[in-house]
Amino acid sequence: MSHDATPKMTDLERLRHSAAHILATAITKLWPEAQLAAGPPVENGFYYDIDLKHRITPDDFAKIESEMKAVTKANQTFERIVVTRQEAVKMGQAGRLGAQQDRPEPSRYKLDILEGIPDDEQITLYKNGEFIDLCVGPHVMRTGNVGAFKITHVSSSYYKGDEKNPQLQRIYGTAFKNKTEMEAHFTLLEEAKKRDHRKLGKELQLFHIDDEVGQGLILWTPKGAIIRQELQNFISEELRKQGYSQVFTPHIGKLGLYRTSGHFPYYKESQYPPIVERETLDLLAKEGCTCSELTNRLDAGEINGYMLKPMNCPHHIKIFASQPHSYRDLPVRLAEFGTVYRWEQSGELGGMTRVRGFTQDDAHLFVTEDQVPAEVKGCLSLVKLIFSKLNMTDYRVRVGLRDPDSNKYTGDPANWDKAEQACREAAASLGVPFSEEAGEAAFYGPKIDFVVKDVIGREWQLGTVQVDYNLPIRFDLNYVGSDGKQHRPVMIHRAPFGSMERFIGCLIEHFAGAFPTWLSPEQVRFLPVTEAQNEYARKLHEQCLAHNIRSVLDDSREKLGAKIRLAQLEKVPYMLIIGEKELNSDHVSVRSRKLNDEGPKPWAEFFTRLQGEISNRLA
RNA sequence: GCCGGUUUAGCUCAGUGGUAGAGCAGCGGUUUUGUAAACCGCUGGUCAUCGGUUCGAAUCCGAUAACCGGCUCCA
Repeated sequence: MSHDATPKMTDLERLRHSAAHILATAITKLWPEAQLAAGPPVENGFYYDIDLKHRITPDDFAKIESEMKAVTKANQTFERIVVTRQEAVKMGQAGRLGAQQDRPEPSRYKLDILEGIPDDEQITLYKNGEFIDLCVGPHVMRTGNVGAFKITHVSSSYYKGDEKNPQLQRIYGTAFKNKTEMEAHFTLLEEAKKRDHRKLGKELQLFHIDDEVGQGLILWTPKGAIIRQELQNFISEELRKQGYSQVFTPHIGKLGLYRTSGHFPYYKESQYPPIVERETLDLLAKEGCTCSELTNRLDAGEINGYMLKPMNCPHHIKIFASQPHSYRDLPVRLAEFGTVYRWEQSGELGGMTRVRGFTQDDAHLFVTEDQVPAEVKGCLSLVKLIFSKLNMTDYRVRVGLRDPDSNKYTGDPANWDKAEQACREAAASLGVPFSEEAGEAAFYGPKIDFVVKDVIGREWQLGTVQVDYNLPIRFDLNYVGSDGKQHRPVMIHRAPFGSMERFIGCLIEHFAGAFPTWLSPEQVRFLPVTEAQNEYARKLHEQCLAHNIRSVLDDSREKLGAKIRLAQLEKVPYMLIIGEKELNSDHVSVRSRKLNDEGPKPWAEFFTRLQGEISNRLA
């Protein structure tokens, strides 16, 4: 029995998938020897993976596009052809799949894809002009239905996403019903790029990355540091309310600690190599250890040293384990803004969202088995509270479960089942949509992640809550139960922001650099109209400083328009203009970043409003 | 790490083999100014780094680094 497996697609996806075929048609006209792999629609367009000796560069785009233009102009029909497996294989061997005609080389990727199609599924080809491709569809009726398209960029990819497979060229494009819609899309992209945290971070002097310090290592400049500090204050207040205890731990720990936790050697690839003591090195030198031996022995973990900590849990566990616990003590909640270091691949680093050193707003909860559901819920509602305080509503919740086909997970399957169920129920209790995704769990337990998109549509995991039955076993953690016997606690790892770096990177884009007053590096700026008002403005400015309001006095000799422009560009929430009239009436003219000219207000009234806005952390 | 692109003043960017440019910022002066840019002048560069081709290189070639877009990875 065979059944039609045509996937569901939106109209736009269908159009873009067809555009991918038009691209493939153009490519095979220009380079008949090209071997095609796959060409699906994606979020903002489509791509086609091809294997081709000629390196496609942006210089080729115009040529490809004009060839595509010819295809849409010819208004060819997309013809769906059902074939038997034998017929398809025969065509593949003749090089006819993903091609304009028979070729000396077989269509090797198409043949491979064919093998992956289940026996009971229909095999379909799509034909436009002379171009035939193995494809489930669906497509638009005619090539002319693709009204506007553009090749946007080219990059590399691995066949089926596996590093061991051949490297292909991935040609990206976008397509729309018509030109107007495509133009609107590009305008939107331009606008989004203005909010890029890397651009704004530089313009607003929020952070700096310096080659001489190192890739992926963030230097927080004074203005960025204020935002980070304010967020830390905010979260610390919430933690105190919710019964957390603050701890501090060092940035390094002995290699053996990570052997116990299982992070070494499991994650050694993504860690900085150990810091080895001078005496150890001297000893190795006396033994005649060569550099390559040293590397091997470091890799094998035979040489002891100190690791820059890749996570905070082992340190926190040692605090928990430093004294005996009764069930009456639990939950124990240990919180720290802990800085960790991870050796990320150089090609993956970028801005503040993917870095090599970052500070997690971390905490570890040591709880009894019974407390797991309630504590997970508590953690989730904290994350939700923090997100809503910052008006970040555009996130999705992902419940990461184990991949049934993988054996990378540690621990008892029965515990996994319980933990996964607890995560599911907790996520459901949030009252926001969530998706369950197999294979997204941590190796030690399932987790619930809060995921947001950046300005160019990439997803980043921010807040996370993870249930862990594994580390308590590895570290032999215990508490005394009401029965007087030793019991194993369960650990919950959680970080509402994820990391300060990534979170603030996303926050910069979320607010487009215009932070709410409580977070703004500069909250209010006084703009005297002439020098005659400088003294009065200074008095008010100093009153603000005395009340912990971040105020600046612009007593430069610029004209008011110039002062306003500067303050506006620097995204200061409140500009207070003081001229002759204001000076004589104890008023300030308020110009807010949001509403522009709000007119004159009595100083005392505005000051109260400002204080309220800050202390209530209004967004 | 892999593929492709990029790198010129603090910032944004011109400059396709013949003596390094503009605007903004900075500094000095003049202007006392009412809701997004007053005027004049000055300073500022080993053209990412290293090597090569050439009579001559920002420009052509090679290596390295960083950045950008993907891929892979992501505790």
